[in-house]
Amino acid sequence: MSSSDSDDPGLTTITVKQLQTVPRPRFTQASDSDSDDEDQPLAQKILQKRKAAPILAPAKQPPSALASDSDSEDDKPLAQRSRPQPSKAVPKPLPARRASTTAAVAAIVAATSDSDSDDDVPLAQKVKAPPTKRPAQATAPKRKPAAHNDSSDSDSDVPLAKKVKSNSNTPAKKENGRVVSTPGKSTTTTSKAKITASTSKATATKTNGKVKVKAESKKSPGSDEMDEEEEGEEYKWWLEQNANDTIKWTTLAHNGVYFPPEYVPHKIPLVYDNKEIALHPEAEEIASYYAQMLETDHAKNPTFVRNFFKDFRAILNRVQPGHPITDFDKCNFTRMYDHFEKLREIKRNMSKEDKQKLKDEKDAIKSIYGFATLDGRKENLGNYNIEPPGLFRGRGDHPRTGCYKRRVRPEDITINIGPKAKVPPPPPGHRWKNVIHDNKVGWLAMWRENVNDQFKYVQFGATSSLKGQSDLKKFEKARNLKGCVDTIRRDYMAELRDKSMAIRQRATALYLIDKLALRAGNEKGEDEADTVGCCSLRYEHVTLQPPNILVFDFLGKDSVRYYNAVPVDDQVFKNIRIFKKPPKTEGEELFDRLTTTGLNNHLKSLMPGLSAKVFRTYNASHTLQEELKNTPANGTIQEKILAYNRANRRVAELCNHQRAVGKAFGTQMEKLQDRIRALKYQRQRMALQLAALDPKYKRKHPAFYTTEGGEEGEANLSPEWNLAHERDLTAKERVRIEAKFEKDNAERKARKEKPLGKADLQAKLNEAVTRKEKLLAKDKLPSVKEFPPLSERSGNLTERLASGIDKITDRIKNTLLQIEDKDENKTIALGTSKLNYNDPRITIAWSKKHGVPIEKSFTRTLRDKFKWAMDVVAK
DNA sequence: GTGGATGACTCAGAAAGCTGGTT
DNA sequence: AAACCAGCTTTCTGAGTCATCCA
Repeated sequence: MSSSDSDDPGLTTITVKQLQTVPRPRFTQASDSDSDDEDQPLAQKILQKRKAAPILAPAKQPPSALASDSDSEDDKPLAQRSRPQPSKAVPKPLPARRASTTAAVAAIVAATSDSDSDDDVPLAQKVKAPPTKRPAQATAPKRKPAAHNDSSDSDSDVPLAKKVKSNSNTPAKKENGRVVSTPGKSTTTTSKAKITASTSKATATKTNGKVKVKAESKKSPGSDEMDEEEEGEEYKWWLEQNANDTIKWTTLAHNGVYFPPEYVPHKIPLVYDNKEIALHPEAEEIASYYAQMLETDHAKNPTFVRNFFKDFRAILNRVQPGHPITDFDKCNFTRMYDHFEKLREIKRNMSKEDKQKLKDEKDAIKSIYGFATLDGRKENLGNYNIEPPGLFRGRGDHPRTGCYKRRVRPEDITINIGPKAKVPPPPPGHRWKNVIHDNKVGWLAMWRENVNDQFKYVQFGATSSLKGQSDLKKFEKARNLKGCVDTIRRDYMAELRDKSMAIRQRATALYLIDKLALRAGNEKGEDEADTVGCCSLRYEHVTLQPPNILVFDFLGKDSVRYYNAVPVDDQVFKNIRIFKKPPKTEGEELFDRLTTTGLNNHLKSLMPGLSAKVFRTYNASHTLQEELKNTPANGTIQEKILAYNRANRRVAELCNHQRAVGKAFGTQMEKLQDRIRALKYQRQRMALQLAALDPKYKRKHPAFYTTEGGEEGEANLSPEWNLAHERDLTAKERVRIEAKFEKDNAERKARKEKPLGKADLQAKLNEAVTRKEKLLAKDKLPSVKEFPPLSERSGNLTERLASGIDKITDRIKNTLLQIEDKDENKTIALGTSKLNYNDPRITIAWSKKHGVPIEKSFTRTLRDKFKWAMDVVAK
């Protein structure tokens, strides 16, 4: 790697505009002074140690796939062993049917009869209709709130925490310094004053940008209208200097949010104690949510069932007093399940036209609700659909999993919009909870979900300038960290021996965050799943393995297991031993003197804007960059992509990004293995044939003639398998011949010709399969001469066979590689790191350098999201 | 200055949906 | 050539992080 500068697009601290003159990374300069591999980021080192063999081996030989994996582990030092099956602690739910989908299908099925009537209405209009059309919604909502909160029946639409605030009837008031106007009035005098003040400030900074592309100047700056469609020049926000990022917008207009369709009762009874019980629609709805999940792991989770049943009963008690349902085990949901299964089936088998229609409708909805106008530019939103009701699918052993997640109504929703923009009308008969004009936040609508009282937002999408800016900021911060990480590391290494326990803990935690890319680890409540990050690690999560190995085993975010045995600095090892000293015991915090706030406050003093998560971004991006240096400069595109994916995988491993092993993984793998066997069998037959023609060949390629040649040779071929395979081939051949015969005859019939008789078919079969079949019936393989893979007529048979064998050998190699790749990817999810941690500029620069089209590494959406990076690297 | 509550945003894996190659 | 399916992409929403406010 000679061209040092171009190798380093991602992690050097520079401003965007200076990009052409990339200074040498600071940490490489530092390398002279420091001992051994001090200059390498810790995470990098550990990764190399963990996975040393495959990645760093200079040899270009194809890794001997499966052989290397399991058996050889024992002689590796502990730290190099791959993690033992990092199984998820949580059972994976099977594909679940979603309420909204099936309801939609039901609606379609129901509507098919009268659907013709409004065919001439333009789509967009049709789409707007639903809110108006919904009969149930026009009247005041009858449905009572979440059953899990028994006390909330009375005024349930107001989340408890907010009640005090929102009860006020004053036309406009300040909430936390935020301007608020009551629904109905879109602007108020107070808010106007406030907004204009901030507006002028913001426009001042923006106009400095100057580079701002035409689109902006086309319209009057204050216009909040949504009508202008500017597809022309796009807005390159990254060319502007962005002084103020606390102001998120100066004008903001949007059409509000889209509500899921109302529940359509199906009137299928619940079978309770073998008797049918007709359910009130409200009870039926929640029962249906459960029924649809019957075949998932959720439905087998006791907490889930308990929570669901409690909420189900609460609703029953209210709407259907005197019902007999008391025992979950006597409930039989299968009839409902079957019903939804049927709907799914119908949806699957929908005609192409109907599917298209559905899609068009969805697109039309998106065209209305999927975009907002931000400072005069149309930008797309992330989520504009209000979450449909259902059962809360908490992950891991979330104590509230299975609770009824209530339908969100306009009365729950706060709209945030520009003061001059038209407030989107709530569905008829409804009102928004609130309308505010807060330009310091980026959301357009907000509500609180009833199960955990959490905030939910409608926000701009990942491709928007707003998100793009903060993305760029994030990666710039990681670059900044690169500039001072050496100092920070020296600091915390020294502090590992500090007299103060608090400082010692802080340094130790920071060491782990830096080295292992752990998350910060905030405290969590009783009513959440028990998962931890660095600061919240407990006694039992780390065990000591002298002399210096720490074994981590805990559930992290999303209850994903983190298991890792790592050699650490001696002082770190000592410290952990101290932190675990009795009387401390299981259940107690390892870092009892440390909080994430404390840690982050300290980090702020080391570098502006620094927080724990920045280390994760930095180490991930840096790992990517380093691993990409293993790209074979003269390799094919395919090989380079492989190298890229491998680097990507290293990052995912570092960050412990996991995924569930697919249901079909085992069978898919077996299929691939079979494919290899079939190829090897074919190769062996050809080799035998060739040996008969050219005895020298056998001496040159002994591996093809034995079952003991390892992966290269014909290992894992057995007489039994060969026989079964040959039978399979023969049976397929027979079917093929018979099918062709039928087809030919059908054609003849169509042409009014005389069809061929049975004798013709028999003759064909005799020629191709009958003899083989007879042999196989006697457990004998057909002799090689009866397996001529190549026509004798076409040239020199010896040569043809030899080249045919070579081709098969290549295919075997490729399949082997495919297996290896698949196996390595079994539990690793690459997407998250690509989307959130890898500085896109690294990938883009790599693409350019190696002549790999960017489409190979970035999908359409990724390219959209990272437009800023593509533009910047291009220069 | 500490510690808890609040709020807004990023990050996360599962599931749905799509696509393109195979049979 | 329709049906299938595996792998990839997108959508969905739950689960984190972290700044800020306030007592």
